[in-house]
Amino acid sequence: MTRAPRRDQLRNRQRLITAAREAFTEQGPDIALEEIARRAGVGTTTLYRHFPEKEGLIEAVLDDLTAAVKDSAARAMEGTDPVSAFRAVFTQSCDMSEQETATFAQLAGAGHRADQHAQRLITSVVGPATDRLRTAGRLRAGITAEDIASFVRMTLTADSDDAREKAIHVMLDGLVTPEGAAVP
Amino acid sequence: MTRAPRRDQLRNRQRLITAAREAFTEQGPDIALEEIARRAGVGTTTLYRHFPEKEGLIEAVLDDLTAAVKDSAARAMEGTDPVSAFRAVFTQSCDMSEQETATFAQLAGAGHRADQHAQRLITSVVGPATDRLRTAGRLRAGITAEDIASFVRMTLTADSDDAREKAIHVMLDGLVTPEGAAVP
DNA sequence: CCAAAAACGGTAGTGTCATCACCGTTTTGA
DNA sequence: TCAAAACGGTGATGACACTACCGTTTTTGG
Repeated sequence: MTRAPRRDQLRNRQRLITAAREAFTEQGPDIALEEIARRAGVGTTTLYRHFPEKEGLIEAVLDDLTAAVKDSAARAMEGTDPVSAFRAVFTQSCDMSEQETATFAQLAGAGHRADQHAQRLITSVVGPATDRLRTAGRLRAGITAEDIASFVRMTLTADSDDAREKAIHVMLDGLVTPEGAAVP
Repeated sequence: MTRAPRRDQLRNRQRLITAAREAFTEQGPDIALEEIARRAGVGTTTLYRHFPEKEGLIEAVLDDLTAAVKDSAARAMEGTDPVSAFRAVFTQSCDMSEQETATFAQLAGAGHRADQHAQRLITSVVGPATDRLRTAGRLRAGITAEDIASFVRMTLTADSDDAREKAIHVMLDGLVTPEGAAVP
């Protein structure tokens, strides 16, 4: 029988994630953990108790950044045809708010573990829409949900919003096959 | 009137770049500079004399990695139609040998300066083929050489060769317009 | 309300790394 | 040959991630 987690623990964890998210956004992933603890108003010891490795904190921030997109993706799935749903989910996944995109890309590139974690997160976001598009016979042959996730992550590394926008259009055009095409 | 650069200087510089390239490939960009100097058979002081900042060494390795691709791209431009030339250059740029790709991607993500440098390098590789494709009226509207470079760099961050391969095909399909299409 | 459990937070320390500062020694171009 | 230019070893500095203690505060279950 394990006790319920203490409130201050939960509160501090959330404060740390929020502070880290802001800190990463402003200064990039190389910001010192001590600074993050200060911003969160907790001691460094507490930070390390919650996240024994920096990578863990990065993953938590990645989760946090993804949560909003995940919700809007789920909403975009309701009551629309597979093609529109897919286009919406794909676009929204690539187009988190400007700063979030940069933060996500920076963090996703900050170590193998974070990288794979980001991949899993995005896959969970775009997976359903992708499967539905495939079932409808409108997905380009040989493309998996993991591929789509990989594509989304690629667009996040674009060096400008402009380039990302264009990449999204190019990829969408290549991914959604015209109605009535052959399905292997 | 400046003297000609000394031979040992040039030799050591090349040794450092080669050693760094190998070291980065094996261990990633976080490898210690001392280790790179050891591999190159020079003192750390010499390393710092040539590259006062690690970022500078990374840029030099990036140059080194790009050189080969640049040559083969130039060769691919000769005596072919614009469409084939573009496809070849684009594919080759994305498809440096497996390890090189990983190294390039890692280094390109290792700091703003290196990032921008990589962008410039790739632009110089794909620029001519892109311009030629546009002149032939077969490039998707609104796409610049910088966009293409950005796309290439995106594909380098794919998490698998498989995903990269697919991304290349998807993008090529979206970038090269069918013969006789309208050109804005 | 009241302990015991669980968290907290400050301080000091370790190991790694980039980068600098000297400085005597070797190499090289003119 | 010889001075300029490079070299390379050594020690120092400052960040930073991460650890180890340990006394103090908060919280929870009874």
